[in-house]
Amino acid sequence: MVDAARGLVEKSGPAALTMRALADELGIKAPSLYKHFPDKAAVEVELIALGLVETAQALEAAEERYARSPSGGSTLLTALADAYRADALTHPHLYCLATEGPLPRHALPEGVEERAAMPLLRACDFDMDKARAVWAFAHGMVILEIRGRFPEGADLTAAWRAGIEALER
Amino acid sequence: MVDAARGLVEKSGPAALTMRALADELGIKAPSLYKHFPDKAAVEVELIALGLVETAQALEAAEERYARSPSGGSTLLTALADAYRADALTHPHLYCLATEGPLPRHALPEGVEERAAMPLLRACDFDMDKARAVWAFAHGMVILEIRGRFPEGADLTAAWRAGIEALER
DNA sequence: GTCTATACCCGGATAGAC
DNA sequence: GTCTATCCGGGTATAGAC
Repeated sequence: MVDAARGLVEKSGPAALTMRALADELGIKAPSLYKHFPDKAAVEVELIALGLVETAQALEAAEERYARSPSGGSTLLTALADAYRADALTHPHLYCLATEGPLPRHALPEGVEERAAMPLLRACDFDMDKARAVWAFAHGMVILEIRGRFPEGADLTAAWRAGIEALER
Repeated sequence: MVDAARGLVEKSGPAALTMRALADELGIKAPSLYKHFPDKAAVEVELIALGLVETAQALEAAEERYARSPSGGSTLLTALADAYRADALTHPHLYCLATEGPLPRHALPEGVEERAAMPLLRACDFDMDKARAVWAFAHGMVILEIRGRFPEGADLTAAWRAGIEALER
């Protein structure tokens, strides 16, 4: 059920997530959905949570990979940045749904937000200012890329490198 | 006319900009608007252009102020960052309208996009990677702040400082 | 849990008179 | 350039039968 909603969002963007469309996807009628969710917001909350968890998993995996083999020349922060970018770009619409708009913090499963933040905090030795700066940079890069804001043919990989290298110190 | 639209957006967000609401604001009926604009998208384009120009002006002003008195201890990039943040936060909804969603580049007045980018490019000596990294950082900080994504009571000024100082080198 | 039927609201946009 | 009258589509959500 949430899977279908996720599919809709990923395929056609957050705006395509309507109760009718979701019902169609499931082969049922829209009113039936209200036996499973109180309202549409509840569906969105599920998706936002899902997006956060996936981000967390992507970062945790990168962390672990790096711990096993602190790969040549690269740094942990770079590994996290690469993972963040790759994850976001594999489902840009879900990323937008989960990161744009204010967080429904009270409705989210306990600890998801923190879990998604932990890998970066660890990589920054809990220097909060640094962590927030890196986070803002990464989110900015991703969102500007997704929205097609950078000029045609800009070398974004180089920009990522420049940013992370600078912020690393 | 565009002023009224801007007022609507700033007061209640981009979603509040409807042809009916805009007409109300002007004391006319909705259909009359179509004598002035072909459709709603045209109104939005005007607002996006307006937002970009204002950003450009804010940055240019900061640039000039700095040129006149290269203020004690601070740097040009810091001055631009401060101006960017202040400008965005004085009309957050307009900022979102202008920076979220893909740019209607073809419909925009010639050169606006470039003009908004120039101060930063100059400050970065046209090191494009650096400029893009700074841009992403600044946009990320602003949008995360507007959306209430940072934890309650986070010291964002410190995060700005940390980011800009690092990216400056 | 599913259906049909429907209420309700709101949006963009057009036709045609004045 | 403004109006009235409308069309049309789309959304969320509820009532009540099966």
